[in-house]
Amino acid sequence: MPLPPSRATLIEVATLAGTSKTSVSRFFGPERDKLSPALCARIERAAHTLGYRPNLMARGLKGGGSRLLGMLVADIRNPFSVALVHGVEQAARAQGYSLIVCNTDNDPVLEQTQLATLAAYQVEGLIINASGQPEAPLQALMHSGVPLVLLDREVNQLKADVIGLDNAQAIDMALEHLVLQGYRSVLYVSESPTQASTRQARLIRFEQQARPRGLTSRTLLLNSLEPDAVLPTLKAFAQSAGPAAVLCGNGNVTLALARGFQRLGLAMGPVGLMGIDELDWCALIAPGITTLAQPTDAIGRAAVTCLLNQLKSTTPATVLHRHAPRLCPRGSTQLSSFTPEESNNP
Amino acid sequence: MPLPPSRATLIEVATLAGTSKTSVSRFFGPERDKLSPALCARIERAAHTLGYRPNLMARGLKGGGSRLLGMLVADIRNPFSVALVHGVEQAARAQGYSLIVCNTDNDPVLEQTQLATLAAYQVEGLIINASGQPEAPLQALMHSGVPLVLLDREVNQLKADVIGLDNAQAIDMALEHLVLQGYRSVLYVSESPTQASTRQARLIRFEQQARPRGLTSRTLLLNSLEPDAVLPTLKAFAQSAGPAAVLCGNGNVTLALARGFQRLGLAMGPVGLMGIDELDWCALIAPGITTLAQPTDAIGRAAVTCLLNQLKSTTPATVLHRHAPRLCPRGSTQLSSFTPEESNNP
DNA sequence: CTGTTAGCGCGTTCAA
DNA sequence: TTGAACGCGCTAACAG
Repeated sequence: MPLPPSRATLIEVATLAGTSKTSVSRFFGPERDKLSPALCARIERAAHTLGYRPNLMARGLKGGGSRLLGMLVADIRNPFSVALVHGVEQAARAQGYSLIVCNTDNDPVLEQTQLATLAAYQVEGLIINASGQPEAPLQALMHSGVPLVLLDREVNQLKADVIGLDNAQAIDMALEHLVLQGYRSVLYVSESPTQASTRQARLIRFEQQARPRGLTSRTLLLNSLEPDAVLPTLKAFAQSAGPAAVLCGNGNVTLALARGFQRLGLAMGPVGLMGIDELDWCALIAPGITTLAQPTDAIGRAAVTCLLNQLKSTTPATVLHRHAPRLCPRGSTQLSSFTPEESNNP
Repeated sequence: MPLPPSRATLIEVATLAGTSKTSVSRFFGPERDKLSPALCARIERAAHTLGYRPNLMARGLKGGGSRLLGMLVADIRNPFSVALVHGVEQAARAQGYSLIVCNTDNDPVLEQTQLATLAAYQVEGLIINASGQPEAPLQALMHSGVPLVLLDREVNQLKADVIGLDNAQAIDMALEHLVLQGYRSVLYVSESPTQASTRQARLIRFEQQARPRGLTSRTLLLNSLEPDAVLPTLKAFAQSAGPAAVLCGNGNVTLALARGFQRLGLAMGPVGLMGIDELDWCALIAPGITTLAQPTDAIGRAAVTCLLNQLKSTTPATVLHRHAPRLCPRGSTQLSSFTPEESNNP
């Protein structure tokens, strides 16, 4: 009988150990050292044979806190989001917190519901990767004392910490790389930037920085990731004069454009292709797709650290809010059609 | 002030509405119709202005149930697992349940911890995608009355419902496809099947069915997905006589082998490549990789249905345990190097 | 060091 | 139809 879970209660353990609830409670709390070794041993044994584990719901009810963190994710099927969840979950567990993850499938309505659910479970803190602009509910939550951190995307008017990629730096790195590789004109492709602050930030930076670096720039905003949405512009762009490259605002866009290249029979490299977000298959396609990898684990960890700082509100140990990407150069941004020995990049 | 969450209590609402806790409780429970319209209106308004939402932790404490389902995932960074989570979460939400997801990173030790955590939060049911063989803890959980469903992978000796792919059918479909395409010898590549029942089931079926279908068969078991682990065998196999194809036991293996093909400069098609699990990029690589897609949403939905049946234990509405895959034929299993007009397959 | 008492926010008797 | 009283499992005062 290895681990008969939870269903035993504090009282049962207490009676079996011939003591009171309080001592048992102390045994499982931070005051274990205030108990005599003898008592400890008795409780230890009783709890073990009963397979007792504290009921965290009941604990949360009093003052102990639920030890629960809530996380809202805009699109759980996006590998980038999953990587964030993974990082957050690891960091939370390391601090003794559990995570309840709610997906919103990029639906602002569902987002409101999920937020309410999270609040109803008395989470001690919230990590928000917003779909829409749930400013009001979040404002209310903050006002009612729930610590809160924004992940990857900001929310209008909401004064809260935002943890994520340094978008300006990412665009700068991309442009610098493309210039260095000899490209003279760049098409920036992004999903509709109205909902997501990250997309806006990248787009704006691109528009600011492309010309100063001597690049001819052009922009394509996508409402759909269907191949057909990309084809006409891509086709025209590929025929433009001079060495030209496409820069993709995120992983989804990179996927859509890789499809576009395939449909049009375009060779990567002669027409450059580069994307923000690193994906499993980027090293696999033809000469390899150059990417900017986000440090997702670090971002997730930073979010948790930041949140817990707010909770303990002591040591304002500053955490890094803007994280630098890592360049993974591959064949898709090499103008010369000379195929390199090794196009992988770990 | 749109949604000041949760922090208001039943009592505050009651006093503001000039009534008692009980009535408010009823208003939010299934007995709302036993209240006079007048009272309903008053409570409605009071609750609204206070932004009251029932505290689900407290509710779970009594008899009401926590409305929480727990889910254990072996590897949250695997797109297949994520798809399952997505399906489960949708179905759970549709039934008014929330989901707390714990990742185990394929670590049996961490798995035990996470299981204990889930139990401690008084989840009403458990959906388990096992990493190891946590037979004892699960047995104990079942014994203590927690409904439980196994997802994708079985656990030794544990008598519980298992929901997932029909592995035998999947292997059969794959072999049939390969035979039809003219391949005469097949190499089956799998990760180490010791921990995961699914891998065993597929492997065994392959070994049983390959010869009867007139195929020369060979097997490669991987302890690592590094390219080097694949290369020697793959190289030798590619030089074997007659039309030969590689069959990959899951998405990770498909990725590893696609890398292997690339490293060796092997053309897909002339040497066949096929995999279980559909991934974003399978249609993108060279002539397209043929796959067997798992109906992840249906599987997730079935798991929740099955679990909820156990909870209500009324209507033993049977759910489908073994789900059929869907074949996505592409160029990687076409012997003739003739490139098809369209190698995509939705 | 240890036990007693009093709630946490809620659902559920049971009377009224 | 409504309300008062009790208890869920636990922690936090406050005594002994």
